[in-house]
Amino acid sequence: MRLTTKGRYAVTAMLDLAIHAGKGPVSLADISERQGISLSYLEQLFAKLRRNELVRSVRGPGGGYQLNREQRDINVAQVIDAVNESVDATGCGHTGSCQDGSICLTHHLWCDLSSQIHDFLSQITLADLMERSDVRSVAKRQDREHSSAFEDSLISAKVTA
Amino acid sequence: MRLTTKGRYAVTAMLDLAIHAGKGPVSLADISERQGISLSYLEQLFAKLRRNELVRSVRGPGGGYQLNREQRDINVAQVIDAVNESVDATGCGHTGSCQDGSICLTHHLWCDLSSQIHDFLSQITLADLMERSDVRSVAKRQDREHSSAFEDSLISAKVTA
DNA sequence: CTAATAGTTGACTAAAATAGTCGGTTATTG
DNA sequence: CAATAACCGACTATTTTAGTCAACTATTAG
Ligand code: FES
Ligand code: FES
Repeated sequence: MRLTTKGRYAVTAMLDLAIHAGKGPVSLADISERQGISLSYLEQLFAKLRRNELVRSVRGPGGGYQLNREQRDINVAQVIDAVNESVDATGCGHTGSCQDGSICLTHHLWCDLSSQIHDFLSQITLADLMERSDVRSVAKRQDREHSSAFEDSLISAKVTA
Repeated sequence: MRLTTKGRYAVTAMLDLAIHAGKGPVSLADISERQGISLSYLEQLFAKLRRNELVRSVRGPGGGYQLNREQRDINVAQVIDAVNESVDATGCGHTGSCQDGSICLTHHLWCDLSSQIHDFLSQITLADLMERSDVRSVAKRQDREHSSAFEDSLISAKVTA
C-alpha cells in the first residue's frame, strides 16, 4: 500500500476545484499557485482524474477543469484510486499468493486493513470536506495570500486598457 | 505513509515467532525457510525489533529469538512502527507544515486517517492473530511443508548417534 | 579447547517508485 | 491571428525498497 504526496496532491487539488467551482472552470495554473504543486505534475494527475471521469476539461482561454459529478458523489477513496491505482495493503492484490503461489500467514490481516481504510475514505465526500471549519479557514488563507496576484492581473488589465 | 513488504515481513515473522514459541528460541534461518523471507533481510528487521524491545535474542548454537513480552501485549501497530518508523499518512509528520511552513488544505483529513489506521492496528495483538482459523491453517501447511527438513535433522541426529 | 552455530554490524547495490521536468501539439476564444 | 490552457510522451533526479556480502562476536556441544 502506498499513500504518498501523489494521492495527497490529487485530493488537495480536487478539493481546491470544489472550493473554487461556480465561477467557471479552474485552471491548473491557479491550483498550482494556490496549493504549491508543480504545474507539470498536476497535468499528469489530472490526466488520470479525467480518464476516471472525476473531472471534465474546457480548453482554450478561460478554460480549465470542473468536477464531473456532484460534490456529494465524489469521495476521497475514488480520487486516490484514480491516481494511485488502489489503496491495497496486501502484497498479493487480494489473490492470496504472495508466498510462491500460496497464501501467506498474514494475508487476511492485510485484507481486513485494506477494507478498513477503504471504508473510511469512501465515506468522506468532497462536500463533507468543504463543510469542515479547518478546511474553510485554510482555503480562506490561501485565497488571501494569492489575491495579490489576482489584483495584479486586474491592474495590468487596466494599464493595457 | 508506507506499508510495504518491510512491515508485512516484520508482522509475519513476529507471528511465526509467536506460533513456534515454547520450544526454545527460534532461529532466523527457520523463519526464513518457513516464511520465504531472505535471511539477511530478516537480520536487518530483527535488529530494529530488538532495539524496540519487542524481541530478545539468544546467541550461539540452539539460539535464536523470543518474544520479549506476552503475546497479548504486542500489537501489530508496534511491530510496523518498529521497522517502518511510523504509520503516518500526513506529509508533514503531524506538524501541519507541508505547504511551505503552513498547514495544507487536507492536513486534518490525513491526521484522521492516520489515527484510524493506528487504532485499528493497535487493537490487534499477536494473541488475537494466533486464534484466527485462517492463520492456524496456513501455519499448519507451512509446518507440513518444512517438516522434511525437520525430519532430516532427526534422521541425521539418529545416524550420528 | 575448539568447532559449529547463530546473532550483530556496517557497507554496499540493483531495481523500483516517486516526484518531478521539458518540449511540443491541439483546441478554443477574444 | 495570437494568447491561453489543456494534452501528450519521453526523459530524469532522488529516494526507498529489498536485498547482498563480509566480517565479527558470543555461546555451547562435544
Ligand atoms: S498478502 Fe495476500 S498472500 Fe500474502
Ligand atoms: S499533511 Fe500536514 S500540513 Fe499538509
